[in-house]
Amino acid sequence: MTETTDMPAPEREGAPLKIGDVAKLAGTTPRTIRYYEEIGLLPASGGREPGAHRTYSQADVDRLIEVMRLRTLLGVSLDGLKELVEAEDNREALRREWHEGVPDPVRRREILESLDEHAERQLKMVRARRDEIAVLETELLERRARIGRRLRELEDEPATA
Amino acid sequence: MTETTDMPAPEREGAPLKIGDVAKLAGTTPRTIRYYEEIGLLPASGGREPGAHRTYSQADVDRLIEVMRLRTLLGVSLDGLKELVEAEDNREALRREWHEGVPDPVRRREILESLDEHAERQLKMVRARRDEIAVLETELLERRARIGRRLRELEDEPATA
DNA sequence: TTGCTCCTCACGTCACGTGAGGTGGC
DNA sequence: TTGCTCCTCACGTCACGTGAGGTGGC
Repeated sequence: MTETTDMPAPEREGAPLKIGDVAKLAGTTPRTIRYYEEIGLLPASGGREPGAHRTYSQADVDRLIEVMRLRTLLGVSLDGLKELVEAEDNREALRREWHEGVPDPVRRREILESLDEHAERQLKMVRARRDEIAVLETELLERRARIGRRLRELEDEPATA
Repeated sequence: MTETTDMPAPEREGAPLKIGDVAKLAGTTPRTIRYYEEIGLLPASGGREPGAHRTYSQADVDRLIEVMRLRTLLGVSLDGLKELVEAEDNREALRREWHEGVPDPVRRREILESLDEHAERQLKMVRARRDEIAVLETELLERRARIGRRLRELEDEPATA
């Protein structure tokens, strides 16, 4: 009864994923993934024969999830997302360069500062949203407080005048 | 130099607003307002001759702003918005009934409890969003903290080995 | 009278949804 | 071989944008 190794390939580590797997993991549809590829938001999985199946890695899934999360939480358009994706590409390139080991300390500092600016930009957008949400929450809480006071006033009224 | 009474009518209190005024006040376009009316999201300004101008009140503007805010901040579809709008209609009816003065204390309590439930439902949605945003913010803060540590490590390294 | 905004079609667009008809890998 | 998912058109839809051509109130 213990799960052995004969599970569908994509569930194992490192195996290439098909578009349906990616869609399920990212909570979207194959059509959306194809559309994102069509408009250049996602890279066309390289060197694909016409008609052949698209293949993806777990890293592709992570990127897609991240991009979709930014989209829904920050409410940006797909045009805006393209910029975010370019920034993410740039970020990954910097991270890769960093992990390959850069000897020059000047360059090391440059990489870190670029990464920091990227995080700061995203943080600003997130905080703007956070503040808008907070205002709405405060309004709703005040509304409930007023209603609560009214209810308590009712309690204190004589049952019938 | 003091502003007198000869300003455009809509700027004064209580004057009926035209669709362009409403659009400007709500930060949207006339087309959107017409579309919302078309699909029943906004009421057709009552008893309008075919071809005549639509007129709106400040209350209409407030409602539109509220609805659009919920839409963008909670990311609901227009179908979802219809439900929200119905709930808002219900809420306004209850508030009107309340302010007209209901003598029956049982009914008074019912009204307050309905209003409270309405606010609670909206609060739940708002908090779900708030939490998602908060997770994203935390991730970005941690990312910046890691980068900051790396930068400080760089400071402590010998300038050249 | 001149501008401006308004009106109603109606076609365009963005971000996908949804079959139609066919091929390809466990 | 049978299913299942995959593929590519291609048309449909939702939420508006954008003229086209015309009427109406300060």
